[in-house]
Amino acid sequence: MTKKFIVWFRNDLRIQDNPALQTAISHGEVMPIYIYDEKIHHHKNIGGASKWWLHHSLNSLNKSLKNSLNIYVGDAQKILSELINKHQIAGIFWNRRYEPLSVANDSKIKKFIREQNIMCDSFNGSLLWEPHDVLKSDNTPYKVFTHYYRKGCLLTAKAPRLPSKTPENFVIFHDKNSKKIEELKLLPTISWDRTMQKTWQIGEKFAYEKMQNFVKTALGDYKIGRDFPAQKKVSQLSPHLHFGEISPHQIWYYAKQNYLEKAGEKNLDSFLSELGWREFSAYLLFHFPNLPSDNFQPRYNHFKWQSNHKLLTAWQKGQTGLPIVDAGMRELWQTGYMHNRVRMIVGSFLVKNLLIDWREGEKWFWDCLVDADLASNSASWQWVAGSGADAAPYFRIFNPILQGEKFDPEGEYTKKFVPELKNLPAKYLYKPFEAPAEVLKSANIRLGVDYPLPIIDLEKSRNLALETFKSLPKISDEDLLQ
DNA sequence: CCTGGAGTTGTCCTA
DNA sequence: TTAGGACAACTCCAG
Repeated sequence: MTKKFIVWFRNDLRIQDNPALQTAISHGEVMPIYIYDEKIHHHKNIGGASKWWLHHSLNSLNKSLKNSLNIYVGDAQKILSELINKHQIAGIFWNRRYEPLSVANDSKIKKFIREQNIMCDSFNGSLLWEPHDVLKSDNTPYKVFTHYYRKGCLLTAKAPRLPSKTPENFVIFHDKNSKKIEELKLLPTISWDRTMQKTWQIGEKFAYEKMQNFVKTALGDYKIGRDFPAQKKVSQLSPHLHFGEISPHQIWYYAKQNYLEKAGEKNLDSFLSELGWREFSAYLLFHFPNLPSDNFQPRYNHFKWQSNHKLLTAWQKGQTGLPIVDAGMRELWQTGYMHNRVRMIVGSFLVKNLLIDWREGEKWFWDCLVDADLASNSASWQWVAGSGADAAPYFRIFNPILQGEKFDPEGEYTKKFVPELKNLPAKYLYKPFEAPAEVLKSANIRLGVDYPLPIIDLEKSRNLALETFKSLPKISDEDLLQ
């Protein structure tokens, strides 16, 4: 009788380039499982948009596994322990996670399993460089991206492993007592997901095709083009990467091998360094576990954030009266995604114009984004706020009018999500409040009725932010106490 | 231990 | 019209 080996799927919902699966196949019969545990998942419940994605991603994986993905709900250690006894499991394999609580939980489980003389091994499935492998010569972690990436990763560390071969046919064990994906109740009860449905094709196969298509049609103009939200020049691979429908290794080598060099190396390098930023975020969270909750730079603990519910709601719903901001927030709400350039604009607006705590932004994104990722989300919000590692300086405050004019000059992106402004000429698109009455009239816009007046005075709020940031103590009390 | 160069994505003012 | 400097100074990191 062949022995059974569990592959515990987590954020690696794919068959290709999956080291844990590959290992199980080489040992014997494969029992693929997914355990849904709301309590410990990613340190907090996953957001609504992520649940929606997870549902479809699990369905896709299940299909690749001949409808034999075994689903369980509850505490992982308890479930694994029951499965070991019930099905005479000879070994358990998984690909590693890097969030601090997941690391702790996984090592506890690994120890527990090995104590019963069951084989248990973990692998690297989701990072090009594992956080514990990249350190400065004094064995402490990097805090500046360029040094981390250029020196730590590219120069000093080993090159990322090559993607593994696609597994051949293998024997799968299905537990008839496992649950159905539907029983996880990940889909919304009211159907807010119609636009999302139209926007995304979920699963390993589509992720791979999207990557191929991106490299072919967009990578050659990535460095400049990625800043224009109306152009399809970003990869949009982030949700696929988060759930592990594709590995960064696959992307890294595919892009390098298939990039046509007519525009020089700069487009390729620019794209690869975005993968580098994903790595850097995971790295920071690994070494600084409080990143999601605490300011990376403690002097920001003295910042007096405004708690204004009305302003926060206007921002969340895309009703700020600043068209590029509203377009971004509505894109997020409708599609579960927002273009990177616009993420910076809305982030800067929340933190530096509304003076609202970056954690509020982090929370909202967490719930709305299909690519919500603990590391990337908290690292990026801290970056925008200026409180993070290697962050934007406090005086870098995006002007939503200029940003709109510069990066969406025709208004194609903005008008798609703010259709009430579709007849407004480009000259006033990003400042309808400055448009003459007759212009507004012929565009069919009554300000304050069809589209809101700005919820804040840009210049005044900018100056207030500059003063507030300037007044932060140079060295925090916490530092002095240490 | 000391030194010096450098640090994702901007805006505004001035000459 | 456009280009360059100020915005602040600090910390990080390599040599």
